[in-house]
Amino acid sequence: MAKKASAQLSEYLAGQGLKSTSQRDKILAVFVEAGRHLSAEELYARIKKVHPGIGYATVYRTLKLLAEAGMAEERRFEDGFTRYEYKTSEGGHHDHLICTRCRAIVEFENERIEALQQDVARNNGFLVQSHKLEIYGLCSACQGKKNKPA
Amino acid sequence: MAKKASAQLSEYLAGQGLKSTSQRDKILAVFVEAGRHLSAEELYARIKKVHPGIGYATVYRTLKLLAEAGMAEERRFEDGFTRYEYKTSEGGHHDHLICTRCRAIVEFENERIEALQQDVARNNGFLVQSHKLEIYGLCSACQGKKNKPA
DNA sequence: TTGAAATTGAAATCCATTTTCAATTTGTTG
DNA sequence: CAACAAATTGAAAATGGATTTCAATTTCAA
Ligand SMILES: [Mn+2]
Ligand SMILES: [Mn+2]
Ligand SMILES: [Zn+2]
Ligand SMILES: [Zn+2]
Repeated sequence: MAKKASAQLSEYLAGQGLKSTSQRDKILAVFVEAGRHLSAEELYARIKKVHPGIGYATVYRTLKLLAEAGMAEERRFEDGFTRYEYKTSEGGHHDHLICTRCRAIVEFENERIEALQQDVARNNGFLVQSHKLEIYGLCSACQGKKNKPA
Repeated sequence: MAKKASAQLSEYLAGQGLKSTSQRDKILAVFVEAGRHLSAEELYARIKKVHPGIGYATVYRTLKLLAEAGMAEERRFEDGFTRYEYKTSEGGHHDHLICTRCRAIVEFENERIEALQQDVARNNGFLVQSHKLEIYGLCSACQGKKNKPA
């Protein structure tokens, strides 16, 4: 899978007249490995453990590049950080449930909601390009716990 | 209506041991008058035409204060600015359709979508606190027009 | 092998928003 | 009304995530 990802990136780069670099390969590998919804900051922390030479700016740049290449999706939740998630060719669209206490993120798909959104848009003369649905609340683990102490 | 708003603010301030000031009154009046979804920047521009003495920071501070008082709602769309909308006692919850070309914002309510969100949350053990649904696309006016030129 | 073009890391810069701080204003107390 | 502690203000400085600059390095087509 990481094999495939790096091949996909190389292909994109070649097609755009851009260059393959070891930094890009390494960042992509760590990113794919790390799991979803990472901020640049978080990814950088992981990167530098394995590849201390790689710079901060390069992590930012590569994440944007991956988004342009269609290999990552940019997400801005309400915590002030831009997060990225790796996008496989299959793994389709989904929305998010976010715990306001422990920050847990649960993904979901609901075709009925999607359909109703289309209806709403059509009724207002809009042509849908994208949408964002985030449900904030308390996950089951957090519902029982005391208030503030994270 | 603006009468009522300023009374509501005074009441909130008194209750919190905070002070009524002419700046707060004036900012509120312009805010209520101006319409929905204003950024601090936009509101400041309007304010200074009428009340040149009022400072930038005070506009920011007052907007946050109004949000705390429950008289304004903070919205973060995808344009990098925090926007505020005046919240009347009746005017209930709604979501937004946003034109990616002309930035027009249309409000809508859809109880079926709301209900389905509750279902999704329940199925995942979440207790809903709030949510955010934004549909991005082209408004009818913008669908016919050429690509980029805003 | 060569060299133009792309990329890199570090530091500087951007930019919306927040904070600092001294001066002013408010509202309460006597 | 006077006095004063506490809150507020405007201007400027600071913050913080993200982007840009720039000289040095690397890539890759010729
Ligand atoms: Mn996700
Ligand atoms: Mn609205
Ligand atoms: Zn939780
Ligand atoms: Zn439009």
